[in-house]
Amino acid sequence: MSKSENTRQFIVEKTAPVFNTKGYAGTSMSDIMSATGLSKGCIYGNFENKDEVALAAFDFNHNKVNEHMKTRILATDNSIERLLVYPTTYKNYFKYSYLQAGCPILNTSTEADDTHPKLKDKAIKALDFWKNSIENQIKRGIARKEINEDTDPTETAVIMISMIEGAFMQAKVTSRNTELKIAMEFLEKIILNLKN
Amino acid sequence: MSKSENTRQFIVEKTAPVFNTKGYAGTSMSDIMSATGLSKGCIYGNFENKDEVALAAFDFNHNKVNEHMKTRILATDNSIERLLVYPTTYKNYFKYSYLQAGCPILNTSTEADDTHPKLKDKAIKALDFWKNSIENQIKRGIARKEINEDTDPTETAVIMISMIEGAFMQAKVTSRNTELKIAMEFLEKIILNLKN
DNA sequence: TGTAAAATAAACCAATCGGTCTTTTTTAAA
DNA sequence: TTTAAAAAAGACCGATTGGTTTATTTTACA
Repeated sequence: MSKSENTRQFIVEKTAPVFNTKGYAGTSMSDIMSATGLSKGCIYGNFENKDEVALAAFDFNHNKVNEHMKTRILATDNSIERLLVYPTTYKNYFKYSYLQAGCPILNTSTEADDTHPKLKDKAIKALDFWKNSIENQIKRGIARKEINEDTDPTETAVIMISMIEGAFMQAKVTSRNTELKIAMEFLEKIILNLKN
Repeated sequence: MSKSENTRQFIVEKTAPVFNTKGYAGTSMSDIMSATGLSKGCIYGNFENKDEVALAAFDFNHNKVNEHMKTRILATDNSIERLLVYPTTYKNYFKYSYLQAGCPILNTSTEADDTHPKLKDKAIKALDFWKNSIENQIKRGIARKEINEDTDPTETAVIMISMIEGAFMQAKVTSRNTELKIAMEFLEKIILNLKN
Protein backbone atom coordinates (compact mmCIF):
# COMPACT_ATOMS: atom_id res chain seq x y z
CA MET A 1 0.00 0.00 0.00
CA SER A 2 1.55 3.30 -1.13
CA LYS A 3 1.78 6.33 1.10
CA SER A 4 -1.11 8.09 -0.60
CA GLU A 5 -3.28 5.00 -0.54
CA ASN A 6 -2.52 4.81 3.14
CA THR A 7 -3.49 8.39 3.97
CA ARG A 8 -6.52 8.11 1.75
CA GLN A 9 -7.68 5.18 3.82
CA PHE A 10 -6.76 7.07 6.98
CA ILE A 11 -8.88 10.06 5.96
CA VAL A 12 -11.85 7.83 5.19
CA GLU A 13 -11.57 5.99 8.51
CA LYS A 14 -11.38 9.17 10.55
CA THR A 15 -14.10 11.08 8.73
CA ALA A 16 -16.58 8.22 8.34
CA PRO A 17 -18.05 8.62 11.86
CA VAL A 18 -18.11 12.40 11.42
CA PHE A 19 -20.17 12.21 8.24
CA ASN A 20 -22.46 9.67 9.88
CA THR A 21 -23.17 11.93 12.87
CA LYS A 22 -23.17 15.39 11.32
CA GLY A 23 -24.41 14.46 7.89
CA TYR A 24 -23.04 15.57 4.54
CA ALA A 25 -24.22 19.17 4.71
CA GLY A 26 -23.25 19.39 8.36
CA THR A 27 -19.68 18.23 7.87
CA SER A 28 -17.25 20.93 6.74
CA MET A 29 -13.73 20.73 5.37
CA SER A 30 -12.45 22.03 8.70
CA ASP A 31 -14.28 19.14 10.39
CA ILE A 32 -12.42 16.79 8.10
CA MET A 33 -9.15 18.54 8.86
CA SER A 34 -9.58 18.36 12.62
CA ALA A 35 -10.83 14.76 12.50
CA THR A 36 -7.72 13.69 10.62
CA GLY A 37 -5.23 16.24 11.90
CA LEU A 38 -4.22 16.77 8.29
CA SER A 39 -3.96 19.95 6.27
CA LYS A 40 -6.37 21.03 3.59
CA GLY A 41 -3.72 20.57 0.96
CA CYS A 42 -3.22 16.98 1.99
CA ILE A 43 -6.92 16.19 1.82
CA TYR A 44 -7.32 17.78 -1.59
CA GLY A 45 -4.18 15.98 -2.67
CA ASN A 46 -5.90 12.68 -2.00
CA PHE A 47 -9.51 13.52 -2.86
CA GLU A 48 -10.96 15.62 -5.61
CA ASN A 49 -13.43 17.35 -3.31
CA LYS A 50 -15.62 17.00 -0.21
CA ASP A 51 -18.09 14.95 -2.20
CA GLU A 52 -15.56 12.24 -2.88
CA VAL A 53 -14.64 12.00 0.80
CA ALA A 54 -18.31 11.71 1.73
CA LEU A 55 -18.94 8.96 -0.79
CA ALA A 56 -15.91 7.00 0.39
CA ALA A 57 -17.00 7.54 3.99
CA PHE A 58 -20.43 6.11 3.26
CA ASP A 59 -18.88 3.03 1.67
CA PHE A 60 -16.66 2.61 4.69
CA ASN A 61 -19.55 2.90 7.15
CA HIS A 62 -21.77 0.60 5.17
CA ASN A 63 -18.98 -1.90 4.76
CA LYS A 64 -18.34 -2.01 8.47
CA VAL A 65 -21.94 -2.93 9.22
CA ASN A 66 -21.92 -5.45 6.39
CA GLU A 67 -18.73 -7.11 7.56
CA HIS A 68 -20.10 -7.46 11.05
CA MET A 69 -23.32 -9.03 9.84
CA LYS A 70 -21.52 -11.31 7.41
CA THR A 71 -19.25 -12.75 10.09
CA ARG A 72 -22.14 -13.30 12.46
CA ILE A 73 -24.28 -14.89 9.78
CA LEU A 74 -21.56 -17.21 8.53
CA ALA A 75 -20.89 -18.27 12.12
CA THR A 76 -24.21 -20.12 12.12
CA ASP A 77 -25.59 -22.60 9.66
CA ASN A 78 -29.30 -22.75 10.27
CA SER A 79 -31.27 -20.23 8.19
CA ILE A 80 -33.55 -19.18 11.02
CA GLU A 81 -30.57 -18.47 13.24
CA ARG A 82 -28.96 -16.55 10.43
CA LEU A 83 -31.99 -14.31 10.08
CA LEU A 84 -32.05 -13.81 13.82
CA VAL A 85 -28.61 -12.19 13.61
CA TYR A 86 -30.26 -8.94 12.49
CA PRO A 87 -32.65 -8.36 15.40
CA THR A 88 -30.13 -9.57 17.99
CA THR A 89 -27.42 -7.29 16.65
CA TYR A 90 -29.58 -4.19 16.41
CA LYS A 91 -31.14 -4.85 19.79
CA ASN A 92 -27.67 -4.33 21.26
CA TYR A 93 -26.58 -1.59 18.90
CA PHE A 94 -25.13 0.49 21.73
CA LYS A 95 -22.44 -2.16 22.09
CA TYR A 96 -21.07 -1.52 18.62
CA SER A 97 -19.10 1.67 18.30
CA TYR A 98 -19.62 1.98 14.56
CA LEU A 99 -23.41 1.94 15.02
CA GLN A 100 -23.23 4.64 17.68
CA ALA A 101 -23.58 7.39 15.12
CA GLY A 102 -26.58 5.61 13.66
CA CYS A 103 -27.31 3.42 10.68
CA PRO A 104 -25.46 4.85 7.66
CA ILE A 105 -28.26 3.82 5.29
CA LEU A 106 -30.90 5.51 7.42
CA ASN A 107 -28.88 8.68 7.94
CA THR A 108 -27.81 8.97 4.34
CA SER A 109 -31.23 8.14 2.91
CA THR A 110 -33.09 10.80 4.83
CA GLU A 111 -30.54 13.50 4.17
CA ALA A 112 -29.65 12.76 0.58
CA ASP A 113 -33.00 11.76 -0.91
CA ASP A 114 -33.77 15.28 -2.13
CA THR A 115 -30.34 16.87 -2.05
CA HIS A 116 -27.44 14.66 -3.05
CA PRO A 117 -27.97 12.31 -6.02
CA LYS A 118 -24.69 10.40 -5.68
CA LEU A 119 -25.13 9.69 -1.99
CA LYS A 120 -28.78 8.88 -2.60
CA ASP A 121 -27.74 6.38 -5.22
CA LYS A 122 -25.35 4.71 -2.80
CA ALA A 123 -28.11 4.46 -0.20
CA ILE A 124 -30.47 2.88 -2.71
CA LYS A 125 -27.87 0.33 -3.76
CA ALA A 126 -27.11 -0.47 -0.12
CA LEU A 127 -30.80 -1.04 0.57
CA ASP A 128 -31.17 -3.26 -2.48
CA PHE A 129 -28.12 -5.24 -1.47
CA TRP A 130 -29.49 -5.73 2.03
CA LYS A 131 -32.90 -6.82 0.78
CA ASN A 132 -31.29 -9.21 -1.62
CA SER A 133 -29.12 -10.76 1.08
CA ILE A 134 -32.12 -11.46 3.26
CA GLU A 135 -34.12 -12.83 0.35
CA ASN A 136 -31.28 -15.20 -0.49
CA GLN A 137 -31.02 -16.39 3.09
CA ILE A 138 -34.73 -17.14 3.05
CA LYS A 139 -34.55 -18.95 -0.27
CA ARG A 140 -31.66 -20.96 1.10
CA GLY A 141 -33.74 -21.77 4.18
CA ILE A 142 -36.64 -22.94 2.05
CA ALA A 143 -34.33 -25.12 -0.07
CA ARG A 144 -32.88 -26.58 3.10
CA LYS A 145 -36.39 -27.16 4.42
CA GLU A 146 -35.66 -25.02 7.47
CA ILE A 147 -38.10 -22.35 6.45
CA ASN A 148 -41.74 -22.80 5.54
CA GLU A 149 -41.98 -23.04 1.78
CA ASP A 150 -44.83 -20.58 1.44
CA THR A 151 -42.77 -17.82 2.96
CA ASP A 152 -42.52 -14.79 0.71
CA PRO A 153 -38.81 -13.87 0.65
CA THR A 154 -39.37 -10.32 -0.54
CA GLU A 155 -42.18 -9.60 1.90
CA THR A 156 -40.14 -10.93 4.80
CA ALA A 157 -37.07 -8.96 3.78
CA VAL A 158 -39.05 -5.74 3.48
CA ILE A 159 -40.68 -6.26 6.86
CA MET A 160 -37.34 -6.95 8.50
CA ILE A 161 -35.64 -3.89 7.03
CA SER A 162 -38.59 -1.62 7.77
CA MET A 163 -38.86 -2.75 11.38
CA ILE A 164 -35.13 -2.42 11.98
CA GLU A 165 -34.76 1.02 10.43
CA GLY A 166 -37.91 2.43 11.98
CA ALA A 167 -37.09 1.13 15.44
CA PHE A 168 -33.48 2.16 15.15
CA MET A 169 -34.48 5.71 14.32
CA GLN A 170 -36.53 5.86 17.52
CA ALA A 171 -33.74 4.41 19.63
CA LYS A 172 -31.20 6.88 18.28
CA VAL A 173 -33.28 10.02 18.76
CA THR A 174 -34.76 9.09 22.13
CA SER A 175 -31.51 7.57 23.51
CA ARG A 176 -33.88 4.95 24.81
CA ASN A 177 -33.83 1.25 24.17
CA THR A 178 -37.44 0.37 24.95
CA GLU A 179 -38.89 0.71 21.48
CA LEU A 180 -36.00 -0.99 19.76
CA LYS A 181 -36.24 -3.91 22.14
CA ILE A 182 -39.98 -4.27 21.60
CA ALA A 183 -39.63 -4.10 17.83
CA MET A 184 -36.70 -6.50 17.67
CA GLU A 185 -38.42 -9.04 19.90
CA PHE A 186 -41.45 -8.85 17.67
CA LEU A 187 -39.21 -9.38 14.68
CA GLU A 188 -37.69 -12.42 16.37
CA LYS A 189 -41.19 -13.84 16.80
CA ILE A 190 -41.88 -13.28 13.11
CA ILE A 191 -38.66 -15.01 12.11
CA LEU A 192 -39.27 -17.96 14.44
CA ASN A 193 -42.70 -18.29 12.85
CA LEU A 194 -41.05 -18.96 9.52
CA LYS A 195 -39.78 -22.27 10.85
CA ASN A 196 -40.81 -25.31 8.94
CA MET B 1 -54.17 38.64 13.45
CA SER B 2 -51.64 41.47 13.37
CA LYS B 3 -49.40 42.17 10.40
CA SER B 4 -46.34 40.64 12.04
CA GLU B 5 -48.26 37.58 13.20
CA ASN B 6 -49.37 37.22 9.62
CA THR B 7 -45.93 37.38 8.06
CA ARG B 8 -44.55 35.15 10.79
CA GLN B 9 -47.09 32.54 9.80
CA PHE B 10 -46.31 33.17 6.13
CA ILE B 11 -42.60 32.61 6.70
CA VAL B 12 -43.28 29.36 8.54
CA GLU B 13 -45.61 28.08 5.83
CA LYS B 14 -43.20 28.84 3.03
CA THR B 15 -40.05 27.54 4.72
CA ALA B 16 -41.57 24.41 6.29
CA PRO B 17 -41.23 22.32 3.12
CA VAL B 18 -37.73 23.69 2.52
CA PHE B 19 -36.51 22.62 5.96
CA ASN B 20 -38.16 19.25 5.48
CA THR B 21 -36.38 18.63 2.19
CA LYS B 22 -32.99 20.24 2.73
CA GLY B 23 -32.72 19.71 6.46
CA TYR B 24 -31.68 22.21 9.09
CA ALA B 25 -27.99 22.37 8.21
CA GLY B 26 -28.83 22.34 4.52
CA THR B 27 -31.22 25.27 4.65
CA SER B 28 -29.58 28.70 4.55
CA MET B 29 -30.92 32.15 5.29
CA SER B 30 -30.87 32.87 1.57
CA ASP B 31 -33.01 29.75 1.05
CA ILE B 32 -35.48 31.22 3.52
CA MET B 33 -35.37 34.57 1.75
CA SER B 34 -36.01 33.10 -1.68
CA ALA B 35 -38.73 30.74 -0.40
CA THR B 36 -40.61 33.65 1.11
CA GLY B 37 -39.56 36.43 -1.24
CA LEU B 38 -38.83 38.49 1.88
CA SER B 39 -35.75 40.39 2.92
CA LYS B 40 -33.32 39.35 5.58
CA GLY B 41 -34.37 42.29 7.73
CA CYS B 42 -37.97 41.17 7.60
CA ILE B 43 -37.16 37.61 8.64
CA TYR B 44 -34.96 38.73 11.52
CA GLY B 45 -37.68 41.18 12.48
CA ASN B 46 -40.05 38.29 13.02
CA PHE B 47 -37.68 35.60 14.24
CA GLU B 48 -34.73 35.77 16.55
CA ASN B 49 -32.58 33.54 14.35
CA LYS B 50 -32.56 30.64 11.89
CA ASP B 51 -33.06 28.22 14.76
CA GLU B 52 -36.39 29.73 15.68
CA VAL B 53 -37.63 29.48 12.09
CA ALA B 54 -36.56 25.84 11.93
CA LEU B 55 -38.34 24.97 15.18
CA ALA B 56 -41.53 26.70 14.04
CA ALA B 57 -41.24 24.95 10.67
CA PHE B 58 -41.00 21.56 12.34
CA ASP B 59 -44.13 22.30 14.39
CA PHE B 60 -45.92 23.34 11.23
CA ASN B 61 -44.93 20.19 9.34
CA HIS B 62 -45.74 17.90 12.22
CA ASN B 63 -49.05 19.65 12.78
CA LYS B 64 -50.04 19.21 9.18
CA VAL B 65 -49.55 15.44 9.34
CA ASN B 66 -51.34 15.33 12.69
CA GLU B 67 -54.32 17.30 11.47
CA HIS B 68 -54.71 15.01 8.49
CA MET B 69 -54.60 11.90 10.63
CA LYS B 70 -56.93 13.36 13.22
CA THR B 71 -59.62 14.19 10.66
CA ARG B 72 -59.38 10.78 9.06
CA ILE B 73 -59.48 9.00 12.40
CA LEU B 74 -62.42 10.98 13.73
CA ALA B 75 -64.29 10.25 10.49
CA THR B 76 -64.62 6.63 11.56
CA ASP B 77 -65.86 5.18 14.80
CA ASN B 78 -64.60 1.62 14.90
CA SER B 79 -61.18 1.28 16.54
CA ILE B 80 -59.82 -1.16 13.96
CA GLU B 81 -60.78 1.19 11.15
CA ARG B 82 -59.18 4.05 13.04
CA LEU B 83 -55.88 2.20 13.29
CA LEU B 84 -56.07 1.33 9.62
CA VAL B 85 -55.96 5.03 8.79
CA TYR B 86 -52.19 5.00 9.28
CA PRO B 87 -51.23 2.30 6.79
CA THR B 88 -53.77 3.45 4.22
CA THR B 89 -52.57 7.04 4.40
CA TYR B 90 -48.88 6.26 4.18
CA LYS B 91 -49.45 3.72 1.44
CA ASN B 92 -50.64 6.63 -0.69
CA TYR B 93 -48.21 9.19 0.62
CA PHE B 94 -47.42 10.47 -2.86
CA LYS B 95 -50.95 11.86 -2.98
CA TYR B 96 -50.28 14.24 -0.10
CA SER B 97 -48.15 17.21 -0.98
CA TYR B 98 -47.01 17.83 2.58
CA LEU B 99 -45.60 14.29 2.80
CA GLN B 100 -43.72 14.71 -0.47
CA ALA B 101 -40.66 16.05 1.32
CA GLY B 102 -40.81 13.12 3.70
CA CYS B 103 -41.96 12.48 7.23
CA PRO B 104 -40.89 15.44 9.39
CA ILE B 105 -40.26 13.18 12.39
CA LEU B 106 -38.04 10.84 10.39
CA ASN B 107 -36.11 13.63 8.69
CA THR B 108 -35.65 15.65 11.85
CA SER B 109 -34.76 12.68 14.02
CA THR B 110 -31.97 11.42 11.83
CA GLU B 111 -30.46 14.84 11.29
CA ALA B 112 -30.85 16.34 14.74
CA ASP B 113 -30.13 13.38 17.01
CA ASP B 114 -26.46 14.23 17.37
CA THR B 115 -26.41 17.85 16.29
CA HIS B 116 -29.40 19.95 17.28
CA PRO B 117 -30.77 19.45 20.83
CA LYS B 118 -33.86 21.61 20.44
CA LEU B 119 -34.97 19.98 17.20
CA LYS B 120 -34.11 16.59 18.63
CA ASP B 121 -36.34 17.34 21.60
CA LYS B 122 -39.22 18.25 19.33
CA ALA B 123 -38.78 15.01 17.40
CA ILE B 124 -38.81 12.98 20.62
CA LYS B 125 -41.96 14.70 21.82
CA ALA B 126 -43.64 14.14 18.47
CA LEU B 127 -42.78 10.44 18.60
CA ASP B 128 -44.09 10.14 22.15
CA PHE B 129 -47.27 11.92 21.18
CA TRP B 130 -47.77 9.60 18.23
CA LYS B 131 -47.15 6.47 20.29
CA ASN B 132 -49.54 7.72 22.94
CA SER B 133 -52.27 8.41 20.40
CA ILE B 134 -52.08 4.88 19.03
CA GLU B 135 -51.99 3.38 22.51
CA ASN B 136 -55.10 5.33 23.43
CA GLN B 137 -56.93 4.20 20.32
CA ILE B 138 -56.10 0.61 21.20
CA LYS B 139 -57.21 1.01 24.81
CA ARG B 140 -60.43 2.55 23.55
CA GLY B 141 -60.87 -0.41 21.21
CA ILE B 142 -60.37 -2.86 24.04
CA ALA B 143 -62.87 -0.99 26.21
CA ARG B 144 -65.36 -1.04 23.35
CA LYS B 145 -64.69 -4.74 22.86
CA GLU B 146 -63.62 -4.14 19.26
CA ILE B 147 -60.03 -5.14 19.96
CA ASN B 148 -58.80 -8.33 21.57
CA GLU B 149 -58.28 -7.63 25.27
CA ASP B 150 -54.85 -9.23 25.44
CA THR B 151 -53.46 -6.82 22.88
CA ASP B 152 -50.43 -4.94 24.18
CA PRO B 153 -51.10 -1.27 23.31
CA THR B 154 -47.46 -0.22 23.60
CA GLU B 155 -46.12 -3.13 21.59
CA THR B 156 -48.64 -2.54 18.84
CA ALA B 157 -47.94 1.19 18.75
CA VAL B 158 -44.19 0.62 18.53
CA ILE B 159 -44.60 -1.92 15.74
CA MET B 160 -46.84 0.40 13.78
CA ILE B 161 -44.53 3.39 14.08
CA SER B 162 -41.42 1.34 13.28
CA MET B 163 -42.96 -0.25 10.22
CA ILE B 164 -44.27 3.05 8.91
CA GLU B 165 -41.05 5.00 9.39
CA GLY B 166 -38.79 2.26 8.11
CA ALA B 167 -40.89 1.62 5.04
CA PHE B 168 -41.38 5.31 4.40
CA MET B 169 -37.64 5.86 4.42
CA GLN B 170 -37.24 3.24 1.72
CA ALA B 171 -40.05 4.68 -0.39
CA LYS B 172 -38.60 8.18 -0.21
CA VAL B 173 -35.05 7.30 -1.14
CA THR B 174 -35.87 4.76 -3.84
CA SER B 175 -38.78 6.77 -5.30
CA ARG B 176 -40.40 3.38 -5.42
CA ASN B 177 -43.65 2.29 -3.87
CA THR B 178 -43.13 -1.46 -3.73
CA GLU B 179 -41.61 -1.75 -0.27
CA LEU B 180 -44.00 0.73 1.31
CA LYS B 181 -46.95 -1.14 -0.13
CA ILE B 182 -45.68 -4.49 1.13
CA ALA B 183 -45.02 -3.11 4.60
CA MET B 184 -48.32 -1.29 4.87
CA GLU B 185 -50.29 -4.30 3.73
CA PHE B 186 -48.52 -6.39 6.32
CA LEU B 187 -49.38 -3.75 8.91
CA GLU B 188 -53.00 -3.91 7.82
CA LYS B 189 -52.95 -7.67 8.42
CA ILE B 190 -51.53 -7.12 11.89
CA ILE B 191 -54.20 -4.56 12.72
CA LEU B 192 -57.01 -6.76 11.41
CA ASN B 193 -55.66 -9.56 13.61
CA LEU B 194 -56.34 -7.41 16.67
CA LYS B 195 -60.06 -7.79 16.04
CA ASN B 196 -62.05 -9.29 18.86
C1' DT C 1 24.30 10.51 -0.41
C1' DG C 2 22.11 13.40 -3.90
C1' DT C 3 18.02 14.44 -6.23
C1' DA C 4 13.72 14.39 -8.49
C1' DA C 5 9.13 13.27 -7.48
C1' DA C 6 5.51 12.62 -4.39
C1' DA C 7 3.08 14.16 -0.47
C1' DT C 8 1.87 17.47 2.94
C1' DA C 9 1.50 22.21 4.87
C1' DA C 10 0.00 26.65 4.73
C1' DA C 11 -1.10 30.95 2.70
C1' DC C 12 -4.59 32.56 -0.07
C1' DC C 13 -9.11 33.09 -2.78
C1' DA C 14 -13.98 34.45 -3.87
C1' DA C 15 -18.40 33.25 -2.31
C1' DT C 16 -21.51 32.37 1.14
C1' DC C 17 -22.67 31.84 5.87
C1' DG C 18 -25.66 33.73 9.92
C1' DG C 19 -26.52 38.00 11.81
C1' DT C 20 -26.72 43.40 12.63
C1' DC C 21 -27.71 48.01 11.61
C1' DT C 22 -29.56 51.77 9.20
C1' DT C 23 -32.79 53.37 5.91
C1' DT C 24 -37.12 53.22 3.71
C1' DT C 25 -41.83 51.95 3.47
C1' DT C 26 -46.15 50.75 5.36
C1' DT C 27 -49.47 50.86 8.85
C1' DA C 28 -52.82 52.57 12.09
C1' DA C 29 -54.32 56.01 15.33
C1' DA C 30 -54.95 61.08 16.17
C1' DT D 1 -54.25 64.38 6.57
C1' DT D 2 -50.50 64.22 9.74
C1' DT D 3 -47.46 61.60 12.34
C1' DA D 4 -45.40 58.28 15.27
C1' DA D 5 -44.67 53.49 15.45
C1' DA D 6 -44.24 49.17 13.32
C1' DA D 7 -42.54 46.47 9.62
C1' DA D 8 -39.76 45.50 5.79
C1' DA D 9 -35.69 46.38 2.73
C1' DG D 10 -31.05 46.39 1.92
C1' DA D 11 -26.40 47.64 2.84
C1' DC D 12 -23.08 45.91 5.68
C1' DC D 13 -20.30 42.90 9.10
C1' DG D 14 -16.81 39.32 10.49
C1' DA D 15 -16.45 34.43 10.17
C1' DT D 16 -16.55 30.35 7.66
C1' DT D 17 -17.45 27.87 3.52
C1' DG D 18 -15.28 24.77 -0.31
C1' DG D 19 -11.44 25.06 -3.07
C1' DT D 20 -6.63 26.59 -5.28
C1' DT D 21 -1.96 27.64 -5.35
C1' DT D 22 2.52 27.91 -3.76
C1' DA D 23 5.97 26.54 -0.50
C1' DT D 24 7.90 23.02 2.26
C1' DT D 25 8.76 18.45 3.67
C1' DT D 26 9.14 13.62 2.99
C1' DT D 27 9.87 9.77 0.24
C1' DA D 28 12.09 6.51 -2.75
C1' DC D 29 15.31 5.60 -6.18
C1' DA D 30 19.81 6.35 -8.64
